[in-house]
Amino acid sequence: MDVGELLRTEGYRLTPQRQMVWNALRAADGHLTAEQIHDEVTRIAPAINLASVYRSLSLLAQLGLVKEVQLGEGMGRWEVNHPDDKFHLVCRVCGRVDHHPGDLVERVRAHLSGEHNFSPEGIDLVVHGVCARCSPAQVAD
Amino acid sequence: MDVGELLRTEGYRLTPQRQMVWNALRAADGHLTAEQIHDEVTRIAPAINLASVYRSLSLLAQLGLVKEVQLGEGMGRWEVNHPDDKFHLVCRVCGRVDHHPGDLVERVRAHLSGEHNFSPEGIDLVVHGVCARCSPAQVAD
DNA sequence: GTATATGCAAAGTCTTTGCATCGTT
DNA sequence: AACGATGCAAAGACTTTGCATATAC
Repeated sequence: MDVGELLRTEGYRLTPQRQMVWNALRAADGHLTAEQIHDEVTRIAPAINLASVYRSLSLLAQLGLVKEVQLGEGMGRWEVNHPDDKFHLVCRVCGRVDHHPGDLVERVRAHLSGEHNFSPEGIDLVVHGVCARCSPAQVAD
Repeated sequence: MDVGELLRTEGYRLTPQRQMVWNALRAADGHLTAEQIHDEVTRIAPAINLASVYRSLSLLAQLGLVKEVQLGEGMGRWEVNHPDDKFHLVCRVCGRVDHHPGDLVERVRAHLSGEHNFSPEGIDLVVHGVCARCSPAQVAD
């Protein structure tokens, strides 16, 4: 995927800021707050303004390249918009966020369009709980 | 459910403000922003402070009576915490939010605890799309 | 060269908090 | 009387916006 080309096709410009926000998100494989993206980018390049990070994220979202996920109270995170809907497992103990690759989201989609006359466009499934490595049964490993 | 009794059991007091926040949420059957709850309460009673609404909601949430759901960007809503997990259908067109009563959430839970060593504690499933009454196929009703 | 994007700072929105006062037990 | 809760206003966190300058094309 060439971001620059896509941007230009839509009449936008490829700036270093946009490139770096995009790169940071891809490198991290998701789950970053706007602030974390800003830190990550600034760690590499001289300086980039937080406002520009927000603007870049909005634009990339509008182009369908990234999306924001609400993992809970004050947990707005940004990630690369993978075509195959995954869902999120948020561990209450270690705070880790994992993508779950199953077909659950697909099944939800099928269930809804089939029976209920609701046309699903976006499905957000967030599960809070305790992950395997933080679960008591696993402590003795 | 007697809120007053539960509050007192836990060492808190039943104040008119708390009572009215609780009543407003029950009457609306959910999906209210803090501001909407405030408006609703103030419409009936002389005056209640927004800060008190937030404090009441936090307390009720702590007691497990209500919970906050993130329906998307800037859409934090409060609702009565029903024991049976429902999920939310948010219509992009009319903005209506419906509870979906199916067993999908239960199935997600079973799926996760069975196969994946992740102990789910809370499952938030939010579906954005177009509801039956806003769907093109239904316009000719 | 020109229109777009950035940086900076200010404003906006939503939520929380400190503190004096009020009300319940 | 004592402790907790409220109201008010100020502060906080996060995000957006106006405007002058810089830059991609």
